[in-house]
Amino acid sequence: MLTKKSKYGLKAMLQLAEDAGRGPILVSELAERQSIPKKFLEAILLDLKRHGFLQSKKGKGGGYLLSRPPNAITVGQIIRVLEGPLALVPCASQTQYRRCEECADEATCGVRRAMLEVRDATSKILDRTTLSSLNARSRKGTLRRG
Amino acid sequence: MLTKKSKYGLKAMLQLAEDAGRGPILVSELAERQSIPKKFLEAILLDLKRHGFLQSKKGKGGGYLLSRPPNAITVGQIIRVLEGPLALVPCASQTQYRRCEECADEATCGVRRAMLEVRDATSKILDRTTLSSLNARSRKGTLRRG
DNA sequence: CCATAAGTCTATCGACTTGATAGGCTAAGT
DNA sequence: ACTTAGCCTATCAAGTCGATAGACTTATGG
Repeated sequence: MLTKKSKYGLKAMLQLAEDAGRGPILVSELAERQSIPKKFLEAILLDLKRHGFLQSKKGKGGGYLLSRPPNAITVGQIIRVLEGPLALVPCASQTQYRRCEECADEATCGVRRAMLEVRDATSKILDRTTLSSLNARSRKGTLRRG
Repeated sequence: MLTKKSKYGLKAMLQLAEDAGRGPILVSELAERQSIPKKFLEAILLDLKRHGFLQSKKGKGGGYLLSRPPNAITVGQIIRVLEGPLALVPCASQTQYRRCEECADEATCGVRRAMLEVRDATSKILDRTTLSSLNARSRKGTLRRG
């Protein structure tokens, strides 16, 4: 399961993608619109900023905005920052490989094999899904609202 | 990431599958062969027993054995017991659906859409991977050892 | 140049989970 | 009855999660 940190972060990023091009968005506005505790969201956005996904502006008229176009930011990238590797075991991670201490022989480890497959399938999806593609699909889903 | 509980449980189950048909296996033997703390493993096996995956025998000559053939037990089943739902968000779980409190409109939630895809891909793999299929593939991988 | 707006940093909090250990209880064989 | 080995309860330190509080810094604008 994802932590709330990742979920909140994703929601905020989707909102920022929606509002892209309209100048900085206030943390408090994001927090209110997405029902996220403001202080918690601050920390999350800072984290995303440090990893180069966001820019911020201080003072009046300040706030956050994406530092890249919404179609150049994937869900996989965001989750890796906020949650850690996508893989279910360290020895199956592409981005942060680590050996499992208790594993005698990695080459024949059945658990690892299965988890490599899962990791491939997961990243294939999440690294192809961008903020804009998600938002586009959400708008289609809104039909019943007119 | 999987917890050690799940990893230990999977390893023990794979070992039990390997030794299937040879009578009960001691917890202490499993623990030693797989480098798992014995007391911790006891709790895990007990859990798997309560969920119907294992049988146990007390007293001398006792131990654990699979209660179903190794090709009728999937990795997905084991992980769901020891780790919880495969889905990354509760609203994307097949087996334990729960609404996300902070989500205003599930039908248009972009996060949910992406996570539904991931869950489908994951369970497609893990629910088709049985203990025996994993063990079979591991044996092939042992070539370099003669 | 001072007041205010808004992001940034540090710290702390309780609750829960993780991983592990200890000790006694109970059932089953010989 | 004695021993073996699974079963149960309790406890533990360490870490994580989610959230909050307060002080600090930087920019705008009057």
